[in-house]
Amino acid sequence: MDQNKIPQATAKRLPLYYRFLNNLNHQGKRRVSSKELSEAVKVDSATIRRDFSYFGALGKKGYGYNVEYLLGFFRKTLDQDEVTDVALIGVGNLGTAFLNYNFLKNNNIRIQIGFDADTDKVGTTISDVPIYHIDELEEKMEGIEVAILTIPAEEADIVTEKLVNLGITGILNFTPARITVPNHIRVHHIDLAVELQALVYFLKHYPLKRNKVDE
Amino acid sequence: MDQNKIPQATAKRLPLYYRFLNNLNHQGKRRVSSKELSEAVKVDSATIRRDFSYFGALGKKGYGYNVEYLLGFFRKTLDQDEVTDVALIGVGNLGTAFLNYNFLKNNNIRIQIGFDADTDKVGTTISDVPIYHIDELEEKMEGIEVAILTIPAEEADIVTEKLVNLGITGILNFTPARITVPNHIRVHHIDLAVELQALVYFLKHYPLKRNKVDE
DNA sequence: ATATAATTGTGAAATTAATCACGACTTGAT
DNA sequence: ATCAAGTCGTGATTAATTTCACAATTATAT
Repeated sequence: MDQNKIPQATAKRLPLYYRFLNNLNHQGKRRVSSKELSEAVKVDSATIRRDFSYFGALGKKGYGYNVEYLLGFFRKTLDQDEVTDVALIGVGNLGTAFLNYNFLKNNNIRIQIGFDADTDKVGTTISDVPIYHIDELEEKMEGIEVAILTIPAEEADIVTEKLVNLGITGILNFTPARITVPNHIRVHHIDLAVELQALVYFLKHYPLKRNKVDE
Repeated sequence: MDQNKIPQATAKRLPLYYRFLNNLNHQGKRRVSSKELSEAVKVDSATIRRDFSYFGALGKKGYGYNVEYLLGFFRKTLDQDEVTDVALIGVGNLGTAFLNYNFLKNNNIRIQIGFDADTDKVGTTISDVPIYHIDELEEKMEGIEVAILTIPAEEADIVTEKLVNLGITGILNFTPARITVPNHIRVHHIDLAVELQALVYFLKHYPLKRNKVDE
C-alpha cells in the first residue's frame, strides 16, 4: 500500500518498539534516546535510529525522541486505530493461551471466534470468545481475513484448504506442517519444535564468550 | 565448537530439514531432490543446496540426495544422539502445550521438570513430567542448562535472575519481556503478540500479488 | 552405446541488513 | 554567551544472505 521501501527486517521490529514505547508512556516518561530503547528491546541503537529514519525525522538531535509523539506516530503506522479481527482454529492448550492473551488492549487485534472439533468445547466461551464447531467454519468466518492455526499437524492441510476457499489473506501457522497456499496468501510459520531445537544447536555450536565482568 | 563457518540463517533451517527428512524416511522414500524438498519446506531449492554444501558434498549430481544418508548425517550434526534436558518454567496453557508436545521422540529433547507457583499444579504430573513449586528451583535444576520460560511478563526478571545464578546457558523466552542476561547466556525470544501484529502489518502494507492461475 | 533429462555444487552477482563514524543540532550548566 | 555533553540522521562501509546460472555428473530410456 504505502511505502514498500521499508525493509522487512525493520517492519518486524515495529511491534516491538510499539510495545516498549507504550510501556514508557505508561511510566510517565516524556523522552527517550535510541540508547535507552536499545537496552530495553535488545536491538542495537544504530539499528533503531536507522529503522526510525525510514519514516522520516522523528527525533531531535541532542534530545532524543518524544515518547508520546513517537507512540502516536507508530499507532498510525501500525494501523492501531482500527481493530483487526482474527479467528482461532484449534482450542487446545496453545489455542487457549492465545484466547487468554489480551491482544485487543495492546495490539488492537480481536480474536472474534474460535473453532474446535471437540464437542465439549463447542458452545462454551473462553475469555469472551465463543467457540464453534470446526464444521461451522464456512458459515461463521464472514469478514475475517486472518486465522491463527493451532491444530494438530494432520489436520493442517484440510483446514488450510477451507480457509483459502473462504478468502482468508493471512495465516499464523503453529502446526509443524508447512502448509501450501496460493501466492496471494501470506503464511507466517512459528514452529515450536524447530525453535527449541535451533536453540539447542546454537548452544552447542555457537558458544557465547563469557565477559570479563559477569554480574 | 566445530565449524563456526555455518551461517546462522542456515543453522536455523537445519531442524526443519531434519524433520522433513524424517517424514520422507518414514514414508519409505529413498531419494529426494532439492526441488522436492523445496516444495515441502517452502525454502528455495538453491538455498537448500547452498545450505547443504556447507557440510560438504552430500548429494550426487543428476540424482539428488539419499534420504537415509542425509538423515543420518543431520542426526549427528544436530546432536540427535544425545538427549538434551530442559526445564519448563510456568505451567499455564502455553507451558502445558509444551509438555504435551513429544520433543523426545522427534528432537531428542526431554522436558525433565516443570515449575509453577500454583499449588494446585505442584505435585502433579503432566505427560510424565513432574511439576514442582517455583521456590524449589534452586534444588531441582541440577544439571539442566536450558529453560523454556512461559510465565507472566511481570515475573520474567526475577525468574531469569534465578536461572542465571543457577548456571543456565540458554533460555527460550515466551514472555513479552526482553530479559537481561550476562553475555554468555543465549536467549531466543518468541513474542506471540509481536508475531501476530507483524503478520497484520505485512498483510496491510505488503499485499501479495495474486497469480494468474489460482487453484 | 548413445542421447536426453535431471540434478548437484558453486562461482559470481544481487539483495538485504547491520554497523561505523561523524557532522549537525539541542540542551543545560556555568 | 559560551561551552560541554548528549543525541540524531545518514553517507559509507561491511557483513550476511539469497539467488542466478551453468559446467559437471548421473540416471534412464531407447
